[in-house]
Amino acid sequence: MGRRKIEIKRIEKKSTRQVAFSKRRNGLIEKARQISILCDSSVAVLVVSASGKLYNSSSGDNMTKIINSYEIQHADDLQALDLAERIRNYLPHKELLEFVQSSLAEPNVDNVSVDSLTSVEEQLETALSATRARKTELMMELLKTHQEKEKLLIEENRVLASQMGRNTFLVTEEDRAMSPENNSDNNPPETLSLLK
Amino acid sequence: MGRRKIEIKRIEKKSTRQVAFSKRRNGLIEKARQISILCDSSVAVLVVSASGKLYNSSSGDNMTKIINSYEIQHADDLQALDLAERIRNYLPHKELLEFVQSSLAEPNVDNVSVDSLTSVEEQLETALSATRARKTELMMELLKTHQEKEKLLIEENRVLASQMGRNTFLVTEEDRAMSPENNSDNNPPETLSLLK
DNA sequence: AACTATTTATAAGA
DNA sequence: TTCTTATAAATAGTT
Repeated sequence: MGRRKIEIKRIEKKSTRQVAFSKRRNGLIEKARQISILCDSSVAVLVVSASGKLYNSSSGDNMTKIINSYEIQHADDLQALDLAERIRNYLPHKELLEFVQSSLAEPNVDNVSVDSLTSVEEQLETALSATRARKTELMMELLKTHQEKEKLLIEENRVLASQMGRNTFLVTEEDRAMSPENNSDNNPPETLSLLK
Repeated sequence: MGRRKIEIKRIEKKSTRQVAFSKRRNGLIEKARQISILCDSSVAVLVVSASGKLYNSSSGDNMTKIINSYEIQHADDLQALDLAERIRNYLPHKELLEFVQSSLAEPNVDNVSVDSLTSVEEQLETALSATRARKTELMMELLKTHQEKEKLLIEENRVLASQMGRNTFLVTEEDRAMSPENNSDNNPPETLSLLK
């Protein structure tokens, strides 16, 4: 829908690609808004640029709810990530499981209620596990992000400190004599030591 | 873009609305595919119909990764919103719990196995909750530590930067002329900007 | 950021 | 649903 037809393949020229990205991103989000209004539905659009910048929109309902819908429908995928092992590691109560099994093995137990309860119990466990696994995953990622931020900050500090050292070296003896007073009201050495 | 122009508001006639939903949903997903290829990016589209059915597509990367990008960028929101509530929203299995309760309430169910199963189920749940709670506690603590460290580092950076500014002010004009080159190999501005 | 020649999406109808 | 087609809307290339 432009001056000429284009093939659907990576646009090589960077400036052209960026313009197309911006135009089409807006177009996509507008289309999402329209369908959500016209058809009484909820739509989420997430776009991650090549450089990692995230653009998102949600219409009809908030992003969290829409993403939750997705995660609910895909709870099985979360389990697939070797849930069995996680449960094994996680459960400190192997005895409980054994007790469940022996209870179920009891010969005189033979009615629908027990069967359905068993199935419910399994489902409950699965649901709990999936939720737990997902939560852990999120928190781990959060931690990772914080750790990376920290690394950057520490490196940044190092750089600033070394630059300060270099600059101090260039000032006169009088200036150097004054510097302790300058430091007194915002003591970086103490802060640094806290970070060990 | 049809035989006539339509207003962007809920389509009242159900059949028309459904046809539009289907067509526009396909259109939206196709647009998402195109932008991801053309502009070398990742796009996720989630559509939830009024009746709760979910349609989704991801291009350029898998859904989980794209959703993770979103959740990482909104990590702070997640924390603030009391994780507990998120989990409550997430759990699609409230019905299961209800089913358990109604099953148990059934009058003609009256044998030891069911009772013991009930007790086991409760114990399982309790054990899971306790472990989960403890784990969450630990991770929250870890996060808090990281956040505090970060705060200190940021303050530290601020102090160092302002001191550098002051010291730079004391050096000669020639030194000042050199400083851009000094920065070039360890660019703090970029690092700082990452921290927003 | 605009403009506009074209292409593409789609509303209505079958 | 699916196809057809007239028309609206999106957008590629240009300024």
